[in-house]
Amino acid sequence: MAKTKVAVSKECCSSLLSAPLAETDAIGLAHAFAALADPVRLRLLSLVAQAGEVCSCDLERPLGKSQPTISHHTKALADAGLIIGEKRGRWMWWTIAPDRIASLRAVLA
Amino acid sequence: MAKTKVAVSKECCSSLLSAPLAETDAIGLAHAFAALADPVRLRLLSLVAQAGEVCSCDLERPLGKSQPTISHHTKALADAGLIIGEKRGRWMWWTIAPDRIASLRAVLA
DNA sequence: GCGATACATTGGCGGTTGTCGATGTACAAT
DNA sequence: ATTGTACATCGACAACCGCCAATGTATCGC
Repeated sequence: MAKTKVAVSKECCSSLLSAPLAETDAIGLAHAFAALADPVRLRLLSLVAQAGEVCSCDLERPLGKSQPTISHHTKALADAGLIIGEKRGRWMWWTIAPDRIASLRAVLA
Repeated sequence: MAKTKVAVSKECCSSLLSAPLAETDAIGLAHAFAALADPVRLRLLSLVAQAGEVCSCDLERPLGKSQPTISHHTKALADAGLIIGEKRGRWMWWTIAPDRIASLRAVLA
């Protein structure tokens, strides 16, 4: 606990390469990139982006992982602000967070 | 071992969001993002980018880490292809690999 | 109510990672 | 040759991560 929400804070600095990076910002950015540092989460992100909107039950099959593992990865991506979840009935629907991804992309500018 | 060079292979797919991601590519990309998933390495990358060229000895002080730890992180970034090292005399000089960083940025497009 | 479904959480297991002290290697100056 | 410097490697430790079985929680249909 007490760690899951750190990465969601707004990234202050537009680019790594054009300005010195403060320790605090580095920690937040590291958490965000850590969310991308797993092949299952990258493919999950790709699947969600392709479909526009996907429920968790439709992720187990193509990713070849158990239901708790899928839940673990969706939570990691959601905590990092990369996907957004909305519960409708029994299903959890996931969409990508394009502005968040764009801000990460800007860091590599 | 036998893992350090995996991430250096050329990334095939331009964007995560516009095409389905194959497992093999996901593994390579995950390694690359893992190199960015550490606050010390992000600040190290920022320092190298700012200075254009830095030797390892000038990294210990601003990063506040021991010499073996700096060496560990420079190796991680170099293995991921994000920085390039050149030994001149006793010093190891580091520069960023802009095209490699650009290819990572393109994945988030 | 009851059972079934979709998802979250817990607990535990191996594997990985960040860190530093100690040690090794390469180079340069004297 | 000897000494000092810059960096790499090794060994060990604590912390973290991905994974799954088991269990818990919420929702729907009957």
